[in-house]
Amino acid sequence: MADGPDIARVAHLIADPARARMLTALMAGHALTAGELAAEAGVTPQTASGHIAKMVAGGMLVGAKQGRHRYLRLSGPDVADLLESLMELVDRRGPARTRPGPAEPAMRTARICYDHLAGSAGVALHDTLIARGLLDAGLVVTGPGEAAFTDLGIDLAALNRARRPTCRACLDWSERRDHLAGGLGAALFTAFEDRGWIVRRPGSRAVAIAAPERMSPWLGI
Amino acid sequence: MADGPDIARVAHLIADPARARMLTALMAGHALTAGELAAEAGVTPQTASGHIAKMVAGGMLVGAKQGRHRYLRLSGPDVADLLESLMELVDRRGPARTRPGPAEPAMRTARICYDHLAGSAGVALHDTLIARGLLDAGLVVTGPGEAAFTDLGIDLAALNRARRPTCRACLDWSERRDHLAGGLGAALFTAFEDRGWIVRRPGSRAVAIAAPERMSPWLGI
DNA sequence: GCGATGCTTCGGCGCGGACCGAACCGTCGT
DNA sequence: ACGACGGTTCGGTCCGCGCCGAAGCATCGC
Repeated sequence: MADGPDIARVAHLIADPARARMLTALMAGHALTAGELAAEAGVTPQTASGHIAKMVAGGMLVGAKQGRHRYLRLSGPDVADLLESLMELVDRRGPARTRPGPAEPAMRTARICYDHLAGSAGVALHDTLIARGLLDAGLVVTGPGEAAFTDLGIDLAALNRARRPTCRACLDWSERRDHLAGGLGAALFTAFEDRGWIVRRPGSRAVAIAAPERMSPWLGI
Repeated sequence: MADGPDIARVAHLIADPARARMLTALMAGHALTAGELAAEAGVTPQTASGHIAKMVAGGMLVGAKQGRHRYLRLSGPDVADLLESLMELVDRRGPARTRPGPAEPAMRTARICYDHLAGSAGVALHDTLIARGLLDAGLVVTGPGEAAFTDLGIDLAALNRARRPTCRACLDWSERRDHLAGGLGAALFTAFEDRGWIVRRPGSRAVAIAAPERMSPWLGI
């Protein structure tokens, strides 16, 4: 038999507080060095090194050596999805969970979820795309949508060829409503970021709207 | 700070092999007694009792006392979703994973994933619903779909009012293609089961097609 | 009432693993 | 060449927790 324990092995990798802190830090989508991960987790570099080795062996992290640094990132969107589901479940059922509330208002308005926009801005983007008819109710790209996304420099054909679904709804952690994930979600995020319309706050998953007048047609505000 | 360790707490519940076996057993959608879970996990009743207490406290399981038995089930579809994501990730990246192969052929053709149909039959259902135009490509119920589902005694309005998404694509574990989850996926499964067209194999997640001639319009075979 | 059955609590054993200090290896700067 | 710095490996300590045997409560059947 033994059909089970593999999922336990993966869960075990997330089950340690230090490793969990590293993984949530990597949810910001940036690669981090081993030392930064150690600081993020609040452990010494030796300890962090052991944790990292385990997560790489388990296929959750991939590392790239660059000079004397070693940059690490989540191995793919599926890992990020798993972590997001976990956060969602914790948020809904967590017993003594400290409500995010206004504690981190920046995280409520706009945050990055691995590689796409989340928070209330993410929900606004999702709703506006549908309201403007760029996506239909089932998150399928429409004719006008095709034109608008191509105009942003997004290669829809390439997205459709990829294994990753182009459009995926992702239930938002703070807003408890859908926002847009998937390949298109990621492509839109990088398009906005490349143009400087939104910028990441360093050392956090929060995102700032740098050019509200340019973003307004996309967020409906 | 301390933003992390909550997800570690939940992951820790899945990280133990015995608990993981219990959870996968409950993925069949049936409530099981504490003793059955102990047998499924391969541990003594006392040990199982401790595990169960932890998982109930953690909000993953809910229990209902009935006479001298205690029936336990997953606390909701979100827990099942989390477990399914975990299995998917394990399957894709798992190192020494024993391929399911023809070992359990019944599990390949039709199996239940918490409360809806999966396996190749689940994929066939998904594809046929779209091919017959009951769902569009974005998994939105069409006019003909509304009629057909209502004909099966499914209350679409109620599904749409529910918090749970009506249609959700779930990447299949064995087929690696989408099948239909969400409220409609669950409703279709119970409709087919109530009519006796499909039956669950006792003690397994496998499902048998009892009335192929009735299921054929739904599976396209 | 009685014993049988299902489940839980308690106590104690033993393994796994998280952690750090110290030492070691590579790479970058000067 | 040398030292500084990032990262890893090695040993040893210690706590957590998974496990079971035995005993304690409930509920069912007779």
